[in-house]
Amino acid sequence: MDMCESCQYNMQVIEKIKNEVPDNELTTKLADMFKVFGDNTRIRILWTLFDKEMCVYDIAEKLSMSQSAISHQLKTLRQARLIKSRRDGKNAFYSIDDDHVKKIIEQMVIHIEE
Amino acid sequence: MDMCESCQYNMQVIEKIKNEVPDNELTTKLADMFKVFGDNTRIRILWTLFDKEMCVYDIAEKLSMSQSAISHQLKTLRQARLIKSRRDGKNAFYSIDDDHVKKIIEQMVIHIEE
DNA sequence: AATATATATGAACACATGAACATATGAATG
DNA sequence: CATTCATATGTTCATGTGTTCATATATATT
Repeated sequence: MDMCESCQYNMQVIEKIKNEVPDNELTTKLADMFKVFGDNTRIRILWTLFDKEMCVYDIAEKLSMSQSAISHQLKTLRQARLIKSRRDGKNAFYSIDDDHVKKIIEQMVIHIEE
Repeated sequence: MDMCESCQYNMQVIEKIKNEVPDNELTTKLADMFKVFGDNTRIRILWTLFDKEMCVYDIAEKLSMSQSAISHQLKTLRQARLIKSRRDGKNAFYSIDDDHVKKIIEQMVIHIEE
């Protein structure tokens, strides 16, 4: 059976996932990255940014939260390199920085909904 | 282009992920599930169980941690339905309860390693 | 029944985390 | 350069989390 590009990637990773528990360095990185996704506000911000870039104020309004709370979470997401920002005059526009973000959330949605 | 089964799943989910931020119920469930993966010990336990079931004592020894710490984390993983347990005499054997667990971690490994 | 072994659980503690609030920074505009 | 608007940041506080320690439960063995 032919595999699409995405699944060929998976096969490479499955090789890595065999048998031995990897060193703490990788598992810690993994856990830390999962932690970034492990917050309702951050998930909602990422979802908001799936289809378009947005400025801080608009994200805050859309999610009915304070500008400060959103800004703090944007910082966390940016440090994890999940989103990137660009200044345009007074505004800072944020957008998804990584193609995998959607896939990661997708995979979890699939898990949840079964 | 033909898509494999896994990617057809993804397409269904992408439909869901369009435009609107979903209600808090789904995003909260998502965040809570990510939280379960967001701990180094739990990631290492899951990894340990990828290829075979194991009893509590052996997991603890393999990860060089106390039986109590492992048992507590096993409870968390079991409550999230990521693993299941079976008793055999004095031992409790744990194993992965969900096909998605590996895929979810795979996807994150892919993200980390790029 | 008494004991040994494997696992589970409850309480306590240290630490991490997220939001609110106040304030600072940066950019545009008068 | 003072003001305004948008965003960022530092601090504080309440809450959540993971481990340890002590103890309880469960099963097997004698």
